[in-house]
Amino acid sequence: MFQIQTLQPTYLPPPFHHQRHRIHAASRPSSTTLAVPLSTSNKNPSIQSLCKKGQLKQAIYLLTHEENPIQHTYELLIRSCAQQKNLSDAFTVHRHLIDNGFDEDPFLATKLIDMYSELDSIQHARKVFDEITNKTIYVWNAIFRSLSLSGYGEEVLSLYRKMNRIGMPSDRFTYTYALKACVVSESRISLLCHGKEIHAHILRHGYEGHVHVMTTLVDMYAKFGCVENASFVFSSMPVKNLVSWSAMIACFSKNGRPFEALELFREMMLESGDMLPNSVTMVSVLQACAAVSALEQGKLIHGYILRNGLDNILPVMSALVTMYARCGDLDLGRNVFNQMEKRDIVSWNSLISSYGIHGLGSEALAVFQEMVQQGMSPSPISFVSVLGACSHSGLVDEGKLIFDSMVKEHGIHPTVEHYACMVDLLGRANRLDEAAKLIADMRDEPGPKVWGALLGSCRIHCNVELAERASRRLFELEPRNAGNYVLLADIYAEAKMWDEVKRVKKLLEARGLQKVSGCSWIEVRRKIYSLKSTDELNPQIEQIHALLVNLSKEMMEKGYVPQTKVVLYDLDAEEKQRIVLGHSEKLAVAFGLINCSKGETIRITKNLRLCEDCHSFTKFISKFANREILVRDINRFHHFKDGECSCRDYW
DNA sequence: ATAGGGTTAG
Repeated sequence: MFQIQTLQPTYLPPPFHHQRHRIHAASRPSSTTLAVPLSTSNKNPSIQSLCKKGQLKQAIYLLTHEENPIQHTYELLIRSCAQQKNLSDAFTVHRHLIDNGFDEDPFLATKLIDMYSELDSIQHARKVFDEITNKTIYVWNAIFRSLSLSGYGEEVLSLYRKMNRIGMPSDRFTYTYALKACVVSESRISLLCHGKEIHAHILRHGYEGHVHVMTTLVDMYAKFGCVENASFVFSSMPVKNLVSWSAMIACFSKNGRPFEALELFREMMLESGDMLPNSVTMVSVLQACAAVSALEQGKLIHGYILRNGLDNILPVMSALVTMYARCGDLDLGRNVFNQMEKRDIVSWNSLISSYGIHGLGSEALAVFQEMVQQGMSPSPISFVSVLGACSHSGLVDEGKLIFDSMVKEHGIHPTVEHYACMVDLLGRANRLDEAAKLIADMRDEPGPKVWGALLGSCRIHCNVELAERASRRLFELEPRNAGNYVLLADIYAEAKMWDEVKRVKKLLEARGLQKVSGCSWIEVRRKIYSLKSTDELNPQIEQIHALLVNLSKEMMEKGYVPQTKVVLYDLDAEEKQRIVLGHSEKLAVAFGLINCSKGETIRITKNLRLCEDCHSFTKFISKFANREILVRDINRFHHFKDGECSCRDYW
């Protein structure tokens, strides 16, 4: 897997004109240095100044005429080669250094390792490391750093074990690099157990108070999704700084726990007045606001960003665009995008997917075209965004054209994720056979995302046969994802195959899994209220239920028919009606009607896909109560107005 | 003697 290559002969520098004796730097007679004091002091500054000016070739020319190059000269040249990204010059300097007896200089070895690493030539870095006998801790750490940056996590860990075996003590840097190595590995096996082992070493050697080491540890657990471990380490830290807090906030944000991210941010602002959040902190906080649709909180953060001059930082601005769009305010997101002085691919992708989740497929396509016209090369994520947008708006032919253009026009090979988008696009449009054929024709192994997209489409169009095929694969690939079992049970329930429903439910129980319960939430005056169908905590719950019962009665007179096929129990019609009326989204609608002022759009977010009954119920309400209602489900937005929904019943 | 580290957008 990891191979060390020797120097490529084509890159080898030509032989030197003046072959010199190999003299060890330390054993060089001092008289030699004294004999040419002028030449040394004249030439060294000039090599130095040439390096500074970026005139590497001239500097190397001077080097070949240099009588007594010193360590510092090589240091400057090495740095210059790295900056100029010039590998063949790097070889020249390296060779020269060896010929002058500096090949056992550990200081220069670390510099060489760093240089080769920056030149994307990890094999040569490794060769320097292997060949130096005097491996100081700096040399070890340098190769760890380089290997980690190139993604060779396992190689780092194997060297780390070797280092421990030979009794070379680690220092604080070793620990941070070794921890990083656990999360950068390209192989699919989890190196979490190694991370835990290093955690133990850190404690054993008394680094539990070291803020850098401990923050890296928090981040290591965060990257593995071990939120509890990360949180435990974080709270055990005697000293925390802004980076530690930011790492923990990012941990909550990235692992689907946005409320805790926001809570920790609040705590940070309260506890430590001297710590001012920076752009990195802001990005994680904005993601959390986006996840929970905390529009008002997001606006406050936006204000902070403007006041503190963070509004020229691209990651912050892209996160703002996404935050506004995901909080339901596409226009504010567009404004932020328009005001950006510079845009990178991520900014464009943010805008494209913003249009996508609002169901504005043609607009997303237009932005994509505009971006390409401006000379910006689309990234793989651009295609995920634009294909997703096509999917939500049913733009099947447009999506297929884009998919074909990936390789043909942009040289980007579709990944499993892109196939998942296409399966979703075709499947939603009830072209399930085409979707199945696309999967069959895939060169890579279709992963859970692809089969999941197919199963989701089978749910929409109630295709039992294909659903069974998809779920069989899914149960193998991700046996612990409860959502797949529920989808299959839904499909059986709709087909009234009650025995099969029972069988799937038993399977779910046998594996110790639970259906994710529906939850909806709504922001009222900067506070977020979440509602669950089983929730008796809301003080207004009786008022809410009463309102819903009345509304449904009145609406049924006007033609609303409860869609009870989503209920997974074989119950009588009335019981089923009672169950669907308790869905969390309807509770949130009622809560919004009670607590939001007239004319204000009611904005609701929920953790699952909108069920058909809630969809038709909310359409009715929007007309009946003359209210605009904006609902974000797990996939997209539904904008209800005058009895219609922006998704045109295609979701 | 010298040198090096942790959090970030779709």
